[in-house]
Amino acid sequence: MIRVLLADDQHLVRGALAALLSMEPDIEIAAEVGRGDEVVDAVRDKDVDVAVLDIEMPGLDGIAVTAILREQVPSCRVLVVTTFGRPGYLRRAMAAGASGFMVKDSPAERLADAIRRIHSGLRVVDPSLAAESLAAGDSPLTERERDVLVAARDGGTVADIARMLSLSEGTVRNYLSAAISKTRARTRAEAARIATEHGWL
Amino acid sequence: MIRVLLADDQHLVRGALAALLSMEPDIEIAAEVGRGDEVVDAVRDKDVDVAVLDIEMPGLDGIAVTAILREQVPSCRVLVVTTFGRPGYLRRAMAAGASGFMVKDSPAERLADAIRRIHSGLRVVDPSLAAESLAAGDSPLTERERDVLVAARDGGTVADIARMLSLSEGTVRNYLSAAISKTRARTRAEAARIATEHGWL
DNA sequence: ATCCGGCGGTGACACCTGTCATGGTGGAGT
DNA sequence: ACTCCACCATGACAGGTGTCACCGCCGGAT
Repeated sequence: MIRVLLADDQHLVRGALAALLSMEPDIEIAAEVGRGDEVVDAVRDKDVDVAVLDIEMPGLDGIAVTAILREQVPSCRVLVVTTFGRPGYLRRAMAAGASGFMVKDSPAERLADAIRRIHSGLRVVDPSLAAESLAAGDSPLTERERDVLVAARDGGTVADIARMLSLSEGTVRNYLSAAISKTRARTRAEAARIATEHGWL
Repeated sequence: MIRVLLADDQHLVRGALAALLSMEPDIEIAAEVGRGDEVVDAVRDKDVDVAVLDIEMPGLDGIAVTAILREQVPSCRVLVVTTFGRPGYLRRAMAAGASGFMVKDSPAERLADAIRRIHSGLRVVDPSLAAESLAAGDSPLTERERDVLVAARDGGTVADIARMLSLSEGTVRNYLSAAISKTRARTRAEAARIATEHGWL
């Protein structure tokens, strides 16, 4: 029996995935959690073989959880399942040590299959997404440029961002300018949108 | 047997919900679709009792589908199940004729129950969300203000928006100013964010 | 008949933004 | 040591943005 943990903040989706997987004879739901920071303890307590993690979660995001899990419980393999097929997500998930990456609009039958492959030591990656990830390339943004874009995402003014990051307004404008240029956008809002869509934030 | 249709653009989630519901003895999955514009035909063909609709879907959004369904197949009741608990979504869904409204992080056990209640003619609404919906009030935006905010969402300049809507730049600035004022924001980006969070777009 | 509100527009003004030049610091690599 | 680059900052400038006053048109309500 493959012992699986499900981590997804949407209770209904989590329960539905549990129902889907419980129909497989060789898979057993060992644990279900709704927050990223509950995963590691649950994996240890329940002796989990494969952890199925969403990325968008309260507490800790799935990628951070993956990194911690690889370090502290290396026997447990990780499958990241996410709503958004952002190229950067795939890259970061694999870099953090995930064994597989799926988007939520892939066929339902494939989930159990992916879990079996991962459990047997293989890697599972959505092929079309892998191609897109290679084409899109890595994030061109520096850490600070990323910070500024994140702070700009919810629509504050330069002064707000400067206060938020304890920077001078001129510096913020410079970082924004650099980020706009690197994303080939024309406004900060467009830059934030493009960076988000690429999974760079 | 209650004949149910599932409409959700995420294949994996749709399949998982089907698995969840197929465990209920009195519920039968009559159809599954991944696009809004496939719902009405499927409901007619498969003689569906209750349609479970996501809001965010390609083709037609769930609220528009609800309205069409009420008009063309009044015997079929509608349960809207969505990721985002936007107050405006609830209001618009109910106005369009939905019998129920659930967010995807409510407990999984409640879904089958909601379907049964709806099938027996009752209405099902998340209580906490209903309160929030009343508190938030209806959208204060006029149709044009809404259009301009939608066009402004992806970060274009005033000139872009004006071109997109065939308006003068001055007019666009006036609508933006009105929208910013009504949403109590300070920039167009903030206004777009606030309006989106309220489900006004 | 009158009023009201949404729609579309013009023009002006203060202010914010995006860009560029320029400068300094400190860490990483050769 | 030297180069390179990320980081932080200042100042200046053109152009974009948000606000306001004011205009007309139209359709619906009183």
